[in-house]
Amino acid sequence: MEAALRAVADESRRTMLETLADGPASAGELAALLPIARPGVSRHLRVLREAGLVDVRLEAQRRIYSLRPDPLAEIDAWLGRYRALWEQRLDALHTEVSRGKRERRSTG
Amino acid sequence: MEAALRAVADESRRTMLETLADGPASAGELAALLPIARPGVSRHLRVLREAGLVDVRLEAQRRIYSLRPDPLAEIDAWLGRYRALWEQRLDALHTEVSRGKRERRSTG
DNA sequence: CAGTTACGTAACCACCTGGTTACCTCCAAC
DNA sequence: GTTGGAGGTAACCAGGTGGTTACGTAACTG
Repeated sequence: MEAALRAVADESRRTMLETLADGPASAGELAALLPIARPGVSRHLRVLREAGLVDVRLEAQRRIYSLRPDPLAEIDAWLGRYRALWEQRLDALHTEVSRGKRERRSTG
Repeated sequence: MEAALRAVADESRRTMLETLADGPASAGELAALLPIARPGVSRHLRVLREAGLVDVRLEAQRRIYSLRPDPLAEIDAWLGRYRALWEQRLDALHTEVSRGKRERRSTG
């Protein structure tokens, strides 16, 4: 999870993940989103790969990247230890509207 | 949120936060948890302060730190964009389990 | 007032990061 | 087999990070 946290701490990489959340994309498509040169993009993608946040598959000479949310789920689980701390504060504002419309399987 | 993500990407700082989740603690108490010297701890605390993750109050010559979960809630909100991606996977897993997993397949 | 405790800051150093340009391989098209 | 497009790697560099030792400062203690 350490690697995933470091990975998503970078805004360029978060931009990539956000795009990949809408579906797979090639390295070139991801590069087009960013104001940096291709080798920089390549290295960002490597960081995401090594953090387990993306999967690659080859399609002719293109690399198609897709999101792998598992490490994000780990971060979410880590946040779980603190969730009560801000939820009790939110509860003061609006009782139940915020987050848990789907029931929590960890609690139920 | 960027600052908070960078802050929690460090294991020492996560250890501090974990301790503070149980209640306020002095800088010295937090330093005792870590294998590094006090000035290093001081700087970690500064990072946490600047990320808005902790509050300080003075008590005689002690600095009492307490957790401020708001930036963690921001991270949680950011994760919300991706939550469905792993929850649907968990849903599938649950379905398969409740169906009685007649087939064994890789869980990773 | 001098001494101790608690904790921060300053200066320094090694390593990591994130950008660049130059170069390489791989695949498709001709 | 040569060309061109896609994309990764190598080498390099500036700036950030995280540790250290040395020092400064505020508050309690004698």
